[in-house]
Amino acid sequence: MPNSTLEHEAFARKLAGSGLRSTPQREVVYNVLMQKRDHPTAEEVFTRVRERRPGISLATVYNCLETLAQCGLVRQVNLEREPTRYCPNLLPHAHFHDEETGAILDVDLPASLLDKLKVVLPRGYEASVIEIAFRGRARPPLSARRTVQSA
Amino acid sequence: MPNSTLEHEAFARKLAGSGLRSTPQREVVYNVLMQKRDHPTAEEVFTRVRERRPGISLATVYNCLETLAQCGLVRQVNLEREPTRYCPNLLPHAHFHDEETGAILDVDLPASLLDKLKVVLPRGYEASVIEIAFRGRARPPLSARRTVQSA
DNA sequence: GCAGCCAATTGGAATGATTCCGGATAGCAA
DNA sequence: TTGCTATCCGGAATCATTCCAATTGGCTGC
Repeated sequence: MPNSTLEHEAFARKLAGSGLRSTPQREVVYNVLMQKRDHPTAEEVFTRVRERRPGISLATVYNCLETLAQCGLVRQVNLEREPTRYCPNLLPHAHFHDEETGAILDVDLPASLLDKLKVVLPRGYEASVIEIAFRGRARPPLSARRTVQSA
Repeated sequence: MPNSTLEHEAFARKLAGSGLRSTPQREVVYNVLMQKRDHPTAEEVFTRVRERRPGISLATVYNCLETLAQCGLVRQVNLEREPTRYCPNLLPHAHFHDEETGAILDVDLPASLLDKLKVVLPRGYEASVIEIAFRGRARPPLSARRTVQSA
């Protein structure tokens, strides 16, 4: 099962790789992100985490998210001027931002496309990160709709 | 000469096209952006504009920038969590963000590449805007360097 | 040319996401 | 245990940006 939640062990190892500790708070924050991968904001993560760990503070949630981003377990997603969102999908992907609903969709990027992208950079410019965001409307085909149409 | 500053006339016409007026403040803000196309922040635009128009307020600069973005004369550029920057380059292009210097470089995007990008979207998703940002280091080849190397 | 009207401008206050700070805790090491 | 450092915490501070209410400016029709 790809992209499944890391075991405690693997989680701790990943953090240790950056000289960081695994803590209950960090683990809960990570699990919350993995459970509902809808690109929540820090505030949203906070309310979800509090259900499992009522004592946790917002500052800690920010710290944990920052820490997880540092060691590469999650990705920060900045769209427009909106609050930062968090994404545990580590595969190379772009984001589609639905202007109507605000929903964010991960869009897989083939390696071939990434290669073509790097080529547009002038000589001497080397990118360690490429961020791609689409903005527009989603008009899913009928076959993909789950909602019942009014008769 | 492509991309040259618009004449008052053309400037006013472009604004009028969105039902907006040309005002001295808007014109100065626009001219400042055209004169030094280094992706300044609103605050930077403010200090530059004040040299020509000491009375202008920061609120007005924000308003003007917003207005110019609305009618398509400039583009807002959001990188990471930094303050919004403004760019009068209307051709389709990406941005390269130098991690060391903070400098931002416009990178032209061939239409063919944009076509390939749109293809990665699932059926029913239509993007009106595609934003691409590279982050990394610039290591210009010697032949392109202007600074004198120490002997 | 003048009254009326709406857009634009302005300074200052408010907002809101995020960071900072100083002290309390907790887990590991000796 | 004692100490040491990383982590956590609540609250204050930051800072880009937006909001607001009041003024100004520029047309439109008379």
